[in-house]
Amino acid sequence: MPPKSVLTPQSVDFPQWYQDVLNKAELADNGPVRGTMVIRPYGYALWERIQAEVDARIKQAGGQNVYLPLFIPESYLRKEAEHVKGFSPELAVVTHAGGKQLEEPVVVRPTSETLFGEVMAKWVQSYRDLPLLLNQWANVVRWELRPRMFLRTTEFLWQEGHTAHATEQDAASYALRILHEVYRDFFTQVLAIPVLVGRKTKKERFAGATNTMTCEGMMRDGKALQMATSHELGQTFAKAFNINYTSESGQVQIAWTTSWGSSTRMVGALIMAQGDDNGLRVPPQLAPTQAVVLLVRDEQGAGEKARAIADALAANGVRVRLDADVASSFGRRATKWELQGIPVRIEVGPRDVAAGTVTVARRDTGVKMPVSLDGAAQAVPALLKEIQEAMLAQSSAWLASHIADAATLEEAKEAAQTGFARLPYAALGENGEAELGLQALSVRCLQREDGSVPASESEPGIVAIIGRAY
RNA sequence: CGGGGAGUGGCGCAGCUUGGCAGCGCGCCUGGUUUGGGACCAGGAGGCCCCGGGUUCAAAUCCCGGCUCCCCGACCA
Repeated sequence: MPPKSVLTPQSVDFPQWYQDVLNKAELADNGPVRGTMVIRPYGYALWERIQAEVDARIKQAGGQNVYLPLFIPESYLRKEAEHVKGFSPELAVVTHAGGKQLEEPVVVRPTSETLFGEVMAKWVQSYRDLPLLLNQWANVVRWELRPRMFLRTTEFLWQEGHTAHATEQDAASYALRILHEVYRDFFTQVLAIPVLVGRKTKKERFAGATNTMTCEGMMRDGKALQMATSHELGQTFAKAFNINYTSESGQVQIAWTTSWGSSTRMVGALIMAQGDDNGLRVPPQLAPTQAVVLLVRDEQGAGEKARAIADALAANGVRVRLDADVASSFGRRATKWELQGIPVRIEVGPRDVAAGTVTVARRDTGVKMPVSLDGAAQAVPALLKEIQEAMLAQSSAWLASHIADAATLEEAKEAAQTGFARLPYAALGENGEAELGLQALSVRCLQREDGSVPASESEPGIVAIIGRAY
């Protein structure tokens, strides 16, 4: 471990620690326009890995990718009253183009329900066209009053899924399936971040939805982060855009739609849920580089050995990188890879060569150990698997130790200062949510006793998860 | 939009009170010595001091106006 930290320790100033990581791990810079962000190569590499994993799961669930335009006629947004009401304050509107004022202003998409509504109405004619399962990877713009890099930026990258179904039941079960099989699975299996799945209260619901479901993760400062959402849109958009189909019996029916999304915010979640005082910790399943072979000094054939190990690792399917830049000092390079959270570091120097070993360092625990030179390439895949499991186990234990049961609103407020409080929903009371708001607390989601997603807000015996949120 | 802070080499800052050669640390470039946890020595490059106006022999510094960014509160993935 370094003698002194390069970063502000988390315990001293968590937001500053976050800023330090962004800079030192070379993830992102501020853009010239307030709230915008320049994603640097390493930050983008993380995003590309996230995209690949999420995209594969969407395809597995039957989704097909499309691309719809950035610009939306302003009139489209007005077609759904709740929707436009919810988004109006943060719209970027183009009023001038081509050197003159536009007849009808055009909004830069804040989300694409309306455009998908228009398109689906065209594409859906018969019950045979349903379900229609679409997704797009795109940028969207929401004029944020208070931006934070990766967590809340004016422009961000995301995927938004939009589907149309013949029945309410089919729409509901698909929205739930996405929540579980795409999002929760990705968060736990790849990011090694356990999440609470649940239903949003009416107050926290997406503008225009009949039901919003969420994956809530806990960051290392005890605050909640909504990491993905899945919405049932009922027939509100279908009615507004005439997404109709002819049923098997020949009657014209209105479709039921859903939408669901996850964004570059997930990079922020990775940083804040897995990072430590030495920087980022990237789980092996996600890591663009899973192992770095670090040549200490090119003496006694260490350079050749290092290359041979890197080649052998690549042949074993490990995403590996060789750092033979001996013009830079060892400490500088070791610190760099540690800041970037590369899961495994294999140090090869003359001392190792003489002993017939290499030094293998785990980023998650910081433990270093000698491994025989010949066995190193074989041992790494198993080690990566072990690290992945250890990281999930660690974050799960941490989450569990930061959730407390509360019987009253007062108890919940107390418990939510350091983590999440579980309060019987019935004990929240009429003005409970408003009261929580005064202390910057909110109901993150509603769950059943067993942690599953309730079918409705009025289901008996459900609990409210209360916490501070980003 | 309310409250607070700041704009000076790439980054972080000092200088401003009391006007007088534009500085420091880090980074960068060259050469050398180094290298097992952010190495050292020597040399070097790099500036519209946020913008506009004013005062003055002289403005980074004083005055007036504007812009931008950051932090804290109300809305949000």
